[in-house]
Amino acid sequence: MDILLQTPCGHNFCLKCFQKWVALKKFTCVKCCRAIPRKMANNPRINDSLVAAIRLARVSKSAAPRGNAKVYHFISNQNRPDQAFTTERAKRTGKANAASGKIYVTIPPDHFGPIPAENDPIRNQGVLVGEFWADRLDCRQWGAHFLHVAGIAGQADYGAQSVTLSGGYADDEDHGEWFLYTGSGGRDLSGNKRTNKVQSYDQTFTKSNEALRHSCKMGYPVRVVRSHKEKRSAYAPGEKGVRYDGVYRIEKCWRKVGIQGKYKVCRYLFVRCDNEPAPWTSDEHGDPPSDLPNIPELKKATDLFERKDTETPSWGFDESEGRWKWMKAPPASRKSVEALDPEERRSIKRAIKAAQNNSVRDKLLKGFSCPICREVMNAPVTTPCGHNFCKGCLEGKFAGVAHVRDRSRGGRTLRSQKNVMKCPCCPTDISEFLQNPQLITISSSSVNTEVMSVIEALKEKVEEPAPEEEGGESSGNTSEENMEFEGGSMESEEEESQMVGSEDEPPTKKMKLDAEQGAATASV
DNA sequence: GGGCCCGCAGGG
DNA sequence: CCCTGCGGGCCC
Repeated sequence: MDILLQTPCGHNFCLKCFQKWVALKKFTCVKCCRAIPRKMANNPRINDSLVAAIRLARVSKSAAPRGNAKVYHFISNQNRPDQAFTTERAKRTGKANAASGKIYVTIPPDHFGPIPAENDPIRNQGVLVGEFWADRLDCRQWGAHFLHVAGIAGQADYGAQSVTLSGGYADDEDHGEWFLYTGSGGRDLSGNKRTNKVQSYDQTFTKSNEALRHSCKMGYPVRVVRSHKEKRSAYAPGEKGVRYDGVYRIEKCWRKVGIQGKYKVCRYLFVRCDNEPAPWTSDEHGDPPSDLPNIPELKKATDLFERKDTETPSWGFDESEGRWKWMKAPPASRKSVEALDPEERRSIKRAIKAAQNNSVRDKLLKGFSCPICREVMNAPVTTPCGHNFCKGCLEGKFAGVAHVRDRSRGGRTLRSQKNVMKCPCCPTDISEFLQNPQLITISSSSVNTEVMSVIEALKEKVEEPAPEEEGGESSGNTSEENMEFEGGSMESEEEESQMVGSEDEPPTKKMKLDAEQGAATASV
C-alpha cells in the first residue's frame, strides 16, 4: 500500500483511498470523524517524513552492493570543482548563475536507464530510488538528469534519457506510478526569458519532443526526477529539493490542444517500470507490469503514436526472473564519459562521508530532528501543513496561550476572537489542530506512529555498541539485522593514508565557491 | 508570492 | 555559432 498521507487527527491513509473518499464529498476522517482540512482535501501531498522513513528503513536493510569500480575515459571533468561555482564571467554570484561541479558518476550524458553501482566509484551504490538533492545542479552531478534548466534530456534521432517534473507545464498530470507529461516549446522566450507560462504556438514532435517519441518507440527506460516545484502533484517532494523516482517507459504519445485552449501540446504517457519500489510506497517490490490506465483525453488526441505490439520494447519485464531488464542491448553511447581520476574520487568520498555523518544517530538527527528542540523527535506529530515536531515541544510552545481572546472592554461583552497560532515552521494557522483533544490528552493515536516506529527501530541501533568507524574491517556484524548505512563502516580502504595533498587546484576559470549548502536532508 | 534577470549546458 | 530551456536568487 501507499502510505502517504496523514490527517491532523493522526490517521494515515493511502493516497488513492483518501482521494476516493474525498471525491465522495466526505470531508471527515473515516476513522474518527474529525474534519479534514480543506487544503488537504483539495491538494493532498505525500508526507515527506514518511517517505524519508520508508527510504531510511529500506536503505539500511539492504547493504549497498559493492562491485569493482571501472572508469572509462577522462575528460575535462576533473577541471571542475566539487560543487557548483560561479565563473569569472558571471556578474552575479550564487547558484542562480552557477556552473556545474564535477560529475561524480561514470556514465555518459546519453546513458539510458538506472545508474548502477559500477558507475558510482565514489560510493559504489549507484543512484538509488528516493535519492534527494538540494537543487538541479546537485542532481546533475549524480547523473540523474544532466540539464540545469531544461526538463527533457534527449536527442531527436536517438532518444530521451531523463525528464523532470517541476510544475512548469499546467497540462502535466501526476498519478505517481504513471503520469502525463507535456513536451517543450510553443512558448515565446524573447527578451532573455528562460521560461514562460504562456503558450503562443503549437508544439511539434521535433528536438526533445521527438527524442521522447523515439524513447517511446524503442521502449527505453526514462529516468524521472520530481521537484518540489511541482505543487499540484501529491507525489512531489513537499518542501524543497529534487528526488530521483526511478525509471518509467513512455507507452504512448500524441498531441492535443493544451489547457490554455489555443495551441497544441505534445503529450506522453509515462508508466513506471522500476525494480525498486517508488519512494512513496511501503511496498517491498518494484512495479509489476500492469494494464495501461484509461486516458479520457485520448479521444481528442491527434498524431497518436504507440509502440507496435510486434516490437518488443528494449526495456521489459522478464517473467521468469520477475524483474525489469534490458531485453535488447541498450543503445550504444555516442558520447564519452566524464570521469574523475582516482585521487579526486578519494577526496570527494571523504567530503561526502564527512557531510553525511554516517552514524545512525546523526542520520536520525538529520532526518528526524524536531525543529524546536533540535533533538530526534520524541512522539512525533504532524501538523496539517506537514511539519513534524515532538508532541511535547509543540504543546510547550503554545502552553498558556489562550485559544480565544476576550474582547470585552469594560462595557458589554463582545464575542471573543480566535487567536491565530502560527506553525513554528510556516505561517499556517494551526490553532484548530492544537485544539484537537487527541493532541492535548496524551494519546498515542495522534502521534505519527509510522514515523515513530522507524525512529524507535533506529534508536535501538544507537544503543548497541557502535562498531568502530575504521577499526579494520566490518567484522563485527554481531546481529545480522545490523543496520548498515550507505557508505557505512565497512569502508577500510586506503583513505586516511594520504590525508591532505589533493586540494583541488583552482581550475582555469576562477571560481568563488558559493554553496556549501550542506547535503540535502530529508525535509521534516 | 510573482516577476525579473542572469549564466550555463546542450542541441543543431 | 546561435538558439533554447519545467533554475535560482533577489527585488518588489
